[in-house]
Amino acid sequence: MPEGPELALAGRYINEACGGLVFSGGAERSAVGRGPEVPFRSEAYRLGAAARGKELRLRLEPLGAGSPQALVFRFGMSGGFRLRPAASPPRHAHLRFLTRESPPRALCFVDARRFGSWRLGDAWQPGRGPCVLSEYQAFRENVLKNLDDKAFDKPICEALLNQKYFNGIGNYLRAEILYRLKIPPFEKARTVLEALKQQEQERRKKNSSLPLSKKLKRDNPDLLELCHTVPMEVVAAEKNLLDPDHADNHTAFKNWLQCYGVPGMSSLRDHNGRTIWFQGEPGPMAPKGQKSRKKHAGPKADPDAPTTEVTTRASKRRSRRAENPATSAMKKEEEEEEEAVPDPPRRGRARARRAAAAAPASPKPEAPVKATRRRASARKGAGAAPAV
DNA sequence: CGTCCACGTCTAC
DNA sequence: TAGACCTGGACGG
Repeated sequence: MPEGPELALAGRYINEACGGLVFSGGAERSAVGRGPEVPFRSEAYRLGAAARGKELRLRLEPLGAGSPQALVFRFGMSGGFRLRPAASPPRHAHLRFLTRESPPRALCFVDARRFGSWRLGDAWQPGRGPCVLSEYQAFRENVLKNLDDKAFDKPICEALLNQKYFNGIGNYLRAEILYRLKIPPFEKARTVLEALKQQEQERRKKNSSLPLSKKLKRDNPDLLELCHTVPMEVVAAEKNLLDPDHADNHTAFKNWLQCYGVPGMSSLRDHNGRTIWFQGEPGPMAPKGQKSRKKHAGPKADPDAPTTEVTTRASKRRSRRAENPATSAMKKEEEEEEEAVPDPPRRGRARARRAAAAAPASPKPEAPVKATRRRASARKGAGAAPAV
């Protein structure tokens, strides 16, 4: 679950779970990890982490002599850290740091899809802006001082994924943030942000003549504030357990979502092919010729008797939550498909069909399948060794 | 069994 | 503005 909050939580997890541990040896890399070998070795060292947006920096600090080493990770779609017994590491562990404990444990960078990576050194990726979580003021100023950037010519929902300005915002956060203000996702970014800037200036004037007690309360948070507070909510909601993949966190997270993937909400593909979830009007810059779909309550989540007819209208998980009283959330139903325009320019449909994918059945999922190694047998499947 | 979908970047017609 | 890069879970036949 890697957007800003998950990176922040990973950093906290590492510091809390590993802060008191002593590590030893080198960093063991899997054959297929998307990152370089780590030129570091120490009989006794500590680990410390810090997150910034969608990056996480790990520092390896020798207790005795030796130079420290820093690494900067990106999680891609599926990356994360786990502290596990070294003898039974998770599948897809691509980098491991071993503790000096008697049965040793390993802090593992785990990443099933391998879109994540790491680099040597402590430099953040140039071009990524300040973190929406940990550098709120700098983040806000960076946006408001650069509204002439063509990045803000785009719809607000697309601008929100631009890590030069919104480092840490990802696909679920953009939906949740826009939903809180009911901003149409395809409203032009600059329009939204100029208005916000204007309000800010008016507010400043007034505030200067107000008692301090009135200044402090932000009762109508603007979009940029929500870019900070909404991800902070996720950090708070998932703070439980020192185990990133325990079920409670997942449940808390699903419960927390108000819009992203929630039954009754609408969705569209944006101009980059990413799904944006929203409620209400899509806004003026919405892609043409696309049907905005509404999510029905899924067949799962329906613990009814086998015989019953469907009727599973009501949204499941968000059963309670007295949200959106005003708007007619989901009224008649039936009017699902909700088209927008005919669709003569019916192109772009293609969802990238995997053509390649040689190796119909590679014996070792983790092995560098590389060349056209076709085997007609060897059904590997699960249970494989983690291949580190 | 198969198809579609996924919390993110990258680079190449 | 399409793919490419990957694995795996959900769901359908």
